[in-house]
Amino acid sequence: MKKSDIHEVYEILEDVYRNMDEPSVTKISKQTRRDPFRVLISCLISLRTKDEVTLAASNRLFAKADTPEKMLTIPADEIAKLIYPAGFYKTKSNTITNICRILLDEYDGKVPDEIDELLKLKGVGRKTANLVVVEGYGRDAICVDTHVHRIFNRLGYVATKTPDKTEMELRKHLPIKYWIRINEILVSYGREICTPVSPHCSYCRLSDICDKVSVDRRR
DNA sequence: AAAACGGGGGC
DNA sequence: GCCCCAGTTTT
Repeated sequence: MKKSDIHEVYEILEDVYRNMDEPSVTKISKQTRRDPFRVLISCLISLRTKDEVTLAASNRLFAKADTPEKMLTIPADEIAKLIYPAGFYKTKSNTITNICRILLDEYDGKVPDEIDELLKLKGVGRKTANLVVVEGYGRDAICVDTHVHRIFNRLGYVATKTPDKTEMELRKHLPIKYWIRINEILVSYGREICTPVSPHCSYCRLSDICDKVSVDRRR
């Protein structure tokens, strides 16, 4: 896939997304969108965890506390119990507590809206920082999670294994007006069509320009 | 028993 | 940039 094809690829994805009954991303993030704190915390929980499990764990936690102040009233080990099935509950609950402490002490209880500030928080990397900005604040950012990266990797748009490289390329070649939607579109596409294992290439509209079309295409 | 799940951090 | 790491659920 040539870099210049990015616009065409976007249009196809946009069209597919428009015709989905209920894009999975809306199910996942319905209450979370535009709430920077929820975006941040559920992202921390999502580490090495399936989306459905992350959603359930996040909701259990948010029912008890949906602000940094409230979160700090819950002992870390109780947070750990609430998010238990997500795995790494010990590490994650400590990370959550630590970050809430910093938010309260240094950021007036608010989640920063700048990538650079978010990255200063231990446990927050590029994916989380970008997601907070784009989902939490509705601002221009490109969030490259495994779904987004996997799709562009298969297309041949990027060769490296690192999502950071994908983000750089998208920032360079994808017009800014598309940045906000590219993540939600590709997350849905990645969950439903370009799945991690046995992707549904037979009805993927990108298969003609994809480097890694699997046998599913001929079924 | 082995694979799948997704991201941060250290080098 | 590449490699390592963590625990639970599903197959």
